[in-house]
Amino acid sequence: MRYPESWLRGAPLGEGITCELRMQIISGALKPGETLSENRIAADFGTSRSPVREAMKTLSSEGLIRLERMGAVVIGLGEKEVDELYDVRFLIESFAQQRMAGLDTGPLIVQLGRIIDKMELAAKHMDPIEFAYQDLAFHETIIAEAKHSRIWQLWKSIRQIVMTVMLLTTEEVFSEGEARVAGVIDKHRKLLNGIQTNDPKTIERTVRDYFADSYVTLHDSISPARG
Amino acid sequence: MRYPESWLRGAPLGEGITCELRMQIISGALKPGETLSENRIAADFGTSRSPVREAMKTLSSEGLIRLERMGAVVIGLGEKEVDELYDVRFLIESFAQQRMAGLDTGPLIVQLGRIIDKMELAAKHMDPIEFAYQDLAFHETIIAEAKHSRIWQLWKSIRQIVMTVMLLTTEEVFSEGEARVAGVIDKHRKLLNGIQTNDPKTIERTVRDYFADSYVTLHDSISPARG
DNA sequence: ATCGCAGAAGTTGTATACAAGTACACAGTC
DNA sequence: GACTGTGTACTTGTATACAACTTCTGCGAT
Repeated sequence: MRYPESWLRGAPLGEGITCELRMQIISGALKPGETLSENRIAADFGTSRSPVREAMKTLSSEGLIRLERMGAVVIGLGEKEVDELYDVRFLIESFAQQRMAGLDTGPLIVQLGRIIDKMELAAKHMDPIEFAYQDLAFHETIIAEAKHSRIWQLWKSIRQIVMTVMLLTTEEVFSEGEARVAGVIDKHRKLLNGIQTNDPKTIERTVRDYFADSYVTLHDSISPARG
Repeated sequence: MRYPESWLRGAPLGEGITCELRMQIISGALKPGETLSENRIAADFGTSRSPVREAMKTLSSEGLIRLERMGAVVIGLGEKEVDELYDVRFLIESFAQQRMAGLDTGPLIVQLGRIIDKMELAAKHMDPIEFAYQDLAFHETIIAEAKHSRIWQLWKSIRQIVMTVMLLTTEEVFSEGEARVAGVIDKHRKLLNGIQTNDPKTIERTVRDYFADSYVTLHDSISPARG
C-alpha cells in the first residue's frame, strides 16, 4: 500500500519521502534491523540527500528509526510497539477527556457527531481512506479540545504514525465486511456518549473500554495483515 | 546563562546550535513572537544554513518554535507552558511508576540511591550544573525502568527542554541557600521511598505530591528569574 | 492622498560538492 | 593459520549554489 498521493499535493519533497518511508516501515516492507543509507534512499527516490536527511530526522523523532554513525537502523512497529503506541494514545485521550469534564462540551459533541456522519458516509461509499481520515479527525478533535499545548505536541509526535496504522487497519477492517465497519462506528458513538455524560468516572470507563477493545481489534487484524 | 560547553564535546555543529537556541528561547532571551531566519542565525553562529536547518527542525519538534513559510516563530516557554510541561512529566512518570509496581524494584532503588548521593555531593560542591544533571538522571532512570519504548520516546521529546529548565531553576535554587537545595534532595528521597513501598496507591500519591510541590517551586523561582 | 504594480530583498526547499571519519576486505607478515 | 596494517569504498556533517516563492518597498498613475 502506498501513501495517498492526494495528501501530499504541493507538499515539499522531504515530506513525501517521510510519509513513503514511514508507510514502508509500518507496513513491514522495511524490516526492523535493516540499515538505511541516505545515499541509497536518495537514489531510490531520485532526489538529493537534503530531503532524505530531513525525512530521516523526522522518522527518528517519531521513533521509527534510530540514527547511528553509519546508516540509520529501522526500529519498526511490531505488535508490542503498536500496543505501546495505543498505551500512549490512551494516556493522551484519557487526559484530554478528563480535563474537559465539567466544561461545556456542547460544541464538541456537535463536531464529533458530524464526523461520525462522515464516517458513515465513507463506509457507505466503501472509501477506507476517507474513513481512516475521519477516524483520525474524531480523536484529534477531542485532543484539541483539551487546549493543552504539550498534550497537543505529544499528539503531533505520534499523529502521523497513528494515521498510517489506521490506514492499514482500516483497509483490513473494510475487507472484513460491513458489520465490522459498523462496529467501529459504534465504538466512536459510545465514546461520544461518554463525553456527553460529563461524568469523569463514566468517561474514564468509556475511554478505557474503547482502547481495550482496540487492542483486540489490532491483534486480530494487523498482525496477519503484515505477515 | 549559556549551555554547558562540556556537554557538547565532539557533538556535531547542529546540536550545539540547537542547544544554544533552546537555552535562549527558554531563558527568554528570544521572546515569543520573534521570527528567526535561517540565514541570520547561520550568520550569527558563523556556520552554513545546514546545521541551522537541523536545529530549527529539532526545536520545532520540541514545540519551542513554529515553522512557517517565512521564518520560524518563537513560541517560547511561559509560566503556562512550563505548567503544561510538568503535566506531561507527571503523566509519564506516573505511568512509569505504576507500571513497575509489583515488579522487583531492588536494583532501581540502589541506582536511585546512588544518584541521590551524587546530588548531595554536587550540593556540597556548590555545583548546580552537576546537580541539575543528577536530578535529570534520577527521573530518567525511573522512566527507563518502565521499559516502554513509546513512553521513552515521549520522554526523549521533552528531555532536552526539561534539562534546560532544570539548569535554569537549579541555578536559582542554589542561590537561595543550602536549605532549599536540601529540600530538593529530600523530595527525591520521598519519591524513592514511595517506590520502595511497592504499593500503587502510595506511589500514586507520592508522585502527585512531588509534582504538586514542583509547581509551587517553579512559580516561585522561575518567573522572577526570567523577568 | 490612494491605489496598483513592478522590482528588489529575503525566505525556504533542493541539489551538489567537499571534508572527515568509519567499517571492511584484502594482502602481507609472523 | 592467525594477526596486523593498509587501502578502498561508503558513511555522515557541513558548505555552497541555485530556483521558486513571498513579502515589502517605492514609484508612478489616478
